[in-house]
Amino acid sequence: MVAKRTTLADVARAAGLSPTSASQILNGKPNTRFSDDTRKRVREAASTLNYRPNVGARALRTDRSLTIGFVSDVVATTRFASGLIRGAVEAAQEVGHVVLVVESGGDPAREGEAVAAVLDRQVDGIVFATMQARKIKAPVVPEGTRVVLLNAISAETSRAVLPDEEAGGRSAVDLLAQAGHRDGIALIGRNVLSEKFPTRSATIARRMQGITSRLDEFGISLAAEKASDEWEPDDGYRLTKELLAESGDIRALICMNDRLSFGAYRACLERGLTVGRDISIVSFDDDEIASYLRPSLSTIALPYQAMGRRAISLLLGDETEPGEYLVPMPAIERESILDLRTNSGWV
Amino acid sequence: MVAKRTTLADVARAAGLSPTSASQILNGKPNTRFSDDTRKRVREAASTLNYRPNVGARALRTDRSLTIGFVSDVVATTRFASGLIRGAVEAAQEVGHVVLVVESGGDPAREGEAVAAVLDRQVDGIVFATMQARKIKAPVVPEGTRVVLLNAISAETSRAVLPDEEAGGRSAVDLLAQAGHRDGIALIGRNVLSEKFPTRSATIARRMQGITSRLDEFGISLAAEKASDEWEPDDGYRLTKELLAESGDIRALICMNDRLSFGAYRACLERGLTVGRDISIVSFDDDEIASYLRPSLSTIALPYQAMGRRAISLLLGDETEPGEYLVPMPAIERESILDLRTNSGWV
DNA sequence: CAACGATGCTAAATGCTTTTATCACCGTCT
DNA sequence: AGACGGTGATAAAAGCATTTAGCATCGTTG
Repeated sequence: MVAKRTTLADVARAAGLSPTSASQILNGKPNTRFSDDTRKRVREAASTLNYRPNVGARALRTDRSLTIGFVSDVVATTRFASGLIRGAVEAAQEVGHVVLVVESGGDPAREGEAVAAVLDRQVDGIVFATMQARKIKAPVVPEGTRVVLLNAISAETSRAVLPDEEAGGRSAVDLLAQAGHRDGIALIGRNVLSEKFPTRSATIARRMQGITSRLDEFGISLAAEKASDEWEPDDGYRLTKELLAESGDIRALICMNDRLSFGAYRACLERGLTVGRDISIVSFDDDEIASYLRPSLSTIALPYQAMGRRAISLLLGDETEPGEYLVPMPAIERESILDLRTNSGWV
Repeated sequence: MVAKRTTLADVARAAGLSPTSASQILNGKPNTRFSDDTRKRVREAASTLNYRPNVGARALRTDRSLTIGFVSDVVATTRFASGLIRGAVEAAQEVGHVVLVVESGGDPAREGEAVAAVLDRQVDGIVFATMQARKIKAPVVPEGTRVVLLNAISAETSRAVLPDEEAGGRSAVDLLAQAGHRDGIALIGRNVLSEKFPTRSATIARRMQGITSRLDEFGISLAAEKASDEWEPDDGYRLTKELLAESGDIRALICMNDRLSFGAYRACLERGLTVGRDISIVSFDDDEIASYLRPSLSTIALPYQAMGRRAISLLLGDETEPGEYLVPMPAIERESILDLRTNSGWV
């Protein structure tokens, strides 16, 4: 025989009261008058019986389910962007909420289905996340539904959480400049397509913008630039290899992401160049591999977890201003940058 | 003015019927008698009004919420094991369910809270996942709650989904044997602690067992063995470096995971050994880095996604036999193994 | 023609909680 | 004595869907 869950009625009975009273007391309803003794009795009954309200029943009445829908396109559960979910789950739990995770596979039909599925469960709000920060058509939801875009932007007015890529781009340059780099700086992975089309990436253009404007401020001009629309390790290898063959005195590389850097390490090595001593590398993302490489890779992190948290605080908080909410990209200083002034590089 | 959701009553009204009838028709209740015309009218009304049942209200009556609780210890949302969630979410959605993701941080108190939180939402069952396949004290849940352990085992009788590590261990050896390796095989990362204590790892001993028994069957004895309780890249580097310095003719490495392999690559390189030509490496996990390495790493994959799927099919299906449900570990053949018979290695 | 069995449908209860409106009682004031 | 205000509580409805038990109506059968 399965023990049934304690209900509010059980508590009321145990305390010799009506469910109404029990409800009002447990919820701390203002403007009610109960004797201290009564209040105490109810609370004690609730605690001994281990009462927990049925969230579904409550939601039926109050329209608040303490539940948030997290709907992502392809792969927010992918290792790349799983920090988004992680941050959201953590932040939600801290304020007594719970997260319903749904994936649409990027397919608009399934997206509609996903949205409906969470709405059916009376969620208090929906976070729409994409893995590649992209411009999306915000899914249609009933008027009045709270929505936050995570790692995505849309044409419709709404709130969107994004990494502060422009500042991140500037930070990357700062890391190099701080270490005394002024000449012989090359850029690996300039991405013309993505810079043009926000449906591919909402952020790459800004990263680029941050880099170039900061370089300008320092009066630095790039010694070389290698373009690529793909950013896999092999691309980094190929581009860096070409670069080192063509250009004379390259002292530092700005790689557009860590996977490119991974390939760049190999190309440098083959050429007899030790990263962190003969050549500096700064990069973006703080991917898993960044800490595995030797020397470990200095990189501007994509703050996925913080972004996930921010999306929740935005969804549940009272900042209702539509627009972009930027999350800083921390500079992770490791060992891949040679300090030209002290000349203390990697050993 | 916010448009209210369509309710069953709305549908009934539109079809000129009672909610009772509408419910029975839409749910295809057997042993009811309605005219074809009536059925049609209800279905049409439901579809034009875009009716979707309120899952909470329904759960109140039926105790089925089409929702599954996924509670994990520290980090099932971590990139390492995020495949577990991904598989679960996918499989759940395919059968019309949705997944509630909660984390306990490994703290027993928070674990209780996490379980309660999903129970409050009347989930149809709970998946308990851990990142490191470990032996755990299965959390207490009310009798009658369906539970599946994912990547974990416990003393209590219940169902547990695990990777088939023993077969995986055998596969690793097979990959080497197939390529003609018989001598000069070394093992990197033997883990004495974890083999002894299932609270640290439920699976490492089995992986080891698979490796040794298969080696035995081939009559192969290990040329060397390096132990370590940590399996990070630096450990792989250090162990391999030592190994190569000490032992004479090492032709193949079995690394206990891909991060060790990563370090091993570096050690080989430094020693002037080209992986896939001068020395073979086989490994475990199929981590992100396995495909980035050059030559790419042949490895026995941890089938996280398939395991997540399996947990759901177990939770919702009717295999109620307690015990372990093993998921095969696919051998991912890449380029890190030299075929001694054709001598066609990596170029 | 009365009884009966199909046929087609519905009222009301149920699940659990919150909310609104109201009630009984007591003491005090005029 | 009657009105009044305060105190401490509750009945009933509402929120949405499902389930149980039963009600009309109609054609058939003996």
